[in-house]
Amino acid sequence: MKKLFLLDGMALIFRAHFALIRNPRINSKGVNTSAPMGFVNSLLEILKKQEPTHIAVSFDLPAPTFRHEMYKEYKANRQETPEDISIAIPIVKQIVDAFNIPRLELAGFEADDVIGTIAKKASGAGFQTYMMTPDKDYAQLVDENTFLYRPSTKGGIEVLGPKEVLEKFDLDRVDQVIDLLGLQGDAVDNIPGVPGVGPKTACKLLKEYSTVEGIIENVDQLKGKLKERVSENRDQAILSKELATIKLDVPVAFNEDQLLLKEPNKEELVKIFNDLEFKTLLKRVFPGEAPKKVAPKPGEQTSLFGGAAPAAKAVQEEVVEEIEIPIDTINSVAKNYRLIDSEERYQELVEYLSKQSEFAFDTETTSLDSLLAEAVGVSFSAKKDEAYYVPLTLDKEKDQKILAHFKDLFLNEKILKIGQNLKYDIQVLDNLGIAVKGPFFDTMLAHYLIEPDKRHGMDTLSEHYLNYKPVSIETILGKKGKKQKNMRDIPFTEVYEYACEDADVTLQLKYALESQLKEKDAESLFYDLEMPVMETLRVMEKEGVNLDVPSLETYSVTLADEIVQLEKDIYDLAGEEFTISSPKQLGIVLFEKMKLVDKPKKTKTGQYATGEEILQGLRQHDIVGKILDFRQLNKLKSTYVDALPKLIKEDGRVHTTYNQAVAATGRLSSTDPNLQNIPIRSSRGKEIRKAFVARDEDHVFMAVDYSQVELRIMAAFSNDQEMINAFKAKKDIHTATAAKVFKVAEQEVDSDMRRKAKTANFGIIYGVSAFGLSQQLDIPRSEAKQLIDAYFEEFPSVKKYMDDVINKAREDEFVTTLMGRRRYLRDINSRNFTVRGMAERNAINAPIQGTAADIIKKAMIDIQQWMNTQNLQSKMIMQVHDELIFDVHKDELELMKSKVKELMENAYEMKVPLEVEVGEGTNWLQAH
DNA sequence: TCGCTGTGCAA
DNA sequence: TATTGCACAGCGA
Repeated sequence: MKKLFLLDGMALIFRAHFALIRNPRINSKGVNTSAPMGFVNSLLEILKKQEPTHIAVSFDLPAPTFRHEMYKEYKANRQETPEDISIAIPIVKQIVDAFNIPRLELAGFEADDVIGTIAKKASGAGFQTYMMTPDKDYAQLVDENTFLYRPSTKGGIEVLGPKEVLEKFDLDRVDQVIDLLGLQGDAVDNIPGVPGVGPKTACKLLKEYSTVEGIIENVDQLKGKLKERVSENRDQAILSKELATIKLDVPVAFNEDQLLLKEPNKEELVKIFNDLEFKTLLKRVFPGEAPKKVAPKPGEQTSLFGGAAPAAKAVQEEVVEEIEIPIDTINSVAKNYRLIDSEERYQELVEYLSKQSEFAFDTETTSLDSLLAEAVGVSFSAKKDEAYYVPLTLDKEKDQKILAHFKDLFLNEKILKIGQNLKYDIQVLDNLGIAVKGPFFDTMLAHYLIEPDKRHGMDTLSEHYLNYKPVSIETILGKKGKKQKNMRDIPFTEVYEYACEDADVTLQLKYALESQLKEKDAESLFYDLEMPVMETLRVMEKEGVNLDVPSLETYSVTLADEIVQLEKDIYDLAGEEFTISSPKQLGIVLFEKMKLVDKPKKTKTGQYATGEEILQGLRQHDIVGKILDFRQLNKLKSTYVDALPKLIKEDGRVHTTYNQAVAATGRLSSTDPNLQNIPIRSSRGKEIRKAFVARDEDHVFMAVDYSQVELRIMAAFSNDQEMINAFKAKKDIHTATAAKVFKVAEQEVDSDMRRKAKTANFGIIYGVSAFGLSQQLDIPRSEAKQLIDAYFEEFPSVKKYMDDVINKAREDEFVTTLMGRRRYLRDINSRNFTVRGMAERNAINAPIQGTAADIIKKAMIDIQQWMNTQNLQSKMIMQVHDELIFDVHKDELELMKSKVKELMENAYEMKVPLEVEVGEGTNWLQAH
């Protein structure tokens, strides 16, 4: 006879803890071991007296379940889990693992759902199943092959079959247990039931009407208060019944072999029992095993879990085939997530990981800012469903000691390090003195190449590629806001499963994404461009840039004075005071009160449009000029002059963050602060550039920018000989263009012609229309059309290239850059004119903008590599799309100027030469 | 406090 | 009805 025991882990832990609450077991380290002790005792008793052939333990996961979705108050009155229990849970899990007993865990469901589902399947497969739990709700699951094995409060055991259940609850059928629970409710789970109806009344009603539904149908036959209560709470009764119903179709596979009772891992158990100081227990279970430290056996295993893992894997695969898994559920069975928190375990883990060709890792930290972040722990995974968490202490010295074990591992260039947003984790480890070395695989950046304009968050990727919704960070830290907890305040017992899961998921994502990279021919782009540039960016961010704060402070005062004066003038002219920077209020003042125009333009939300373009057309009114001035000054003051100094870190420098996975074209973006939109055009804006200065008197600012890189790329792509020749002859490209489209000699091109040609050149790159160009140049549409026609006539290859790109995009639904970066344009065949138009412009622009991005990334890698070999004091500190900025030591200036120029110009060879301009100065403005 | 809107800075 | 971004102030839920 096959005999299966299914244990409700969490319920047993709670019971064991509270059974000894007056007399808890505390070991010499001050740890309350009541729960682990009680659990182990129960387990041993079963193993000895009941002799099961199969066994498993199910645990609830912290994730909310479908019941919470049904009823948001579900378990809402639960007090916070006592800390002793939070600590006990991972310990008990370790014990279960050491016994080689599979753990059944499924996010979105509770242990009773998992146990119920397995029990029903086992019943059909000829098992005798015992569900061990103090929870009486399980009574609903009992049948001729399934029993409730219930440790009673008195210390004895109660075994309930169908007969016993009916007797105990005074019911006619077992399934009425659910109706009973639905009627009387459950204070513990905050299930309401019908107020005023207890077990007695419930039984009476069920005897008469069989089910909750039956009672509701016949509510008219009831009398007095009872009638009132039932009819008032009928919805609540139905809901309560639903909540009390244990789900029997959760997506877990029933795999007999996996549940087979196995020999425990004696070594591991001895170690754990020693840790917990279970001396008597140790003697009882392993007589002759003195309480001493046990050294791990070297070699042989490929996994820290020996043979247990393959079984788990088999189950996993079977799950996928057998059951359609809801996207919001986890299909995990018997995950092995372990705490690594002793000297021996560090060594054991390092030894194991050192033998792998790759591993995923993830750091848990106290801040989203990688330069300020302190690590609270590191998780690792080298195999699906297996992960390890190394908690740290936030004491830098101690943590460096702990991590010293892992240093060689992170430096080993034969092992691929996998992570999600690796730049961050590498920096966090760098803060602790560990300079992680490649090769790298960043799952976020891999997906960026696969689907550049989708989102690349780990949760999204997991749901899409693994059909699995990871536990959200909010589950641990709470919702964002003032009350959100910091990682530093969370005990590692609550973090480690989340952390392990992240490493596990990241590893699994790598498996999914690497084949996608291959399929999309993006492997070289990934390994040779994005991964190396990631490291370059990290170093640039860490380096930061020096700001002249006193000059900004002085300027802030100047601006403030001017702003106050402008405010006064504006209020005078308007005849009232209002908030000038509120477009809504400003619109009302200008267009309702002052009636500056008859038919003011409105925005899509019905407000008056007061943007720069609109106001420029109304400059004849005195107030408008003042408002434009006010806007400019306010903008500069709030966005730059006052904001930049606030972002200075302890080292006196500002450190931007480059985001490598935001711009769909392949460009970088920059935040906190955005260093890619520092003003330069207006004279007031130039003052801000002046505040970006070299690090000290021994250094100078050097700015090197590609000249007309996007136009050169278009010339090369279209193979337009006229344009290529113009570039080869080092002509001013806009003047050359003007000469052609206006059909005059180059010497006769005036500034207006050049301006129009320049705008046309930019427009071409963006996929311009006659309308757009007419707007941009403020000329009639007809003239804009003529300009475009002339352009295409003079540069027929450009026209042909644009048509070809769009046609190719219609076939492929994607476009490609020089280095193989794709952008998908699934709207390119849309019947919607507007939507399709957008896709067509992207088809023109993305390869050009993206190729420029590819080229400068390549240049950055080459430059960084060269600078490393030269051991230079100079640093590359910023990138602004087509420009690189360096803090150059004066001794190295000539070398840097010539070599950087050379490396940038030769980053990639095209039919058109690349040219760069080099500038130097004490500040960024001068360097141009 | 969050998210949206309008605005404006850069390549 | 021109490409790609980020950040600000105001404002309402």
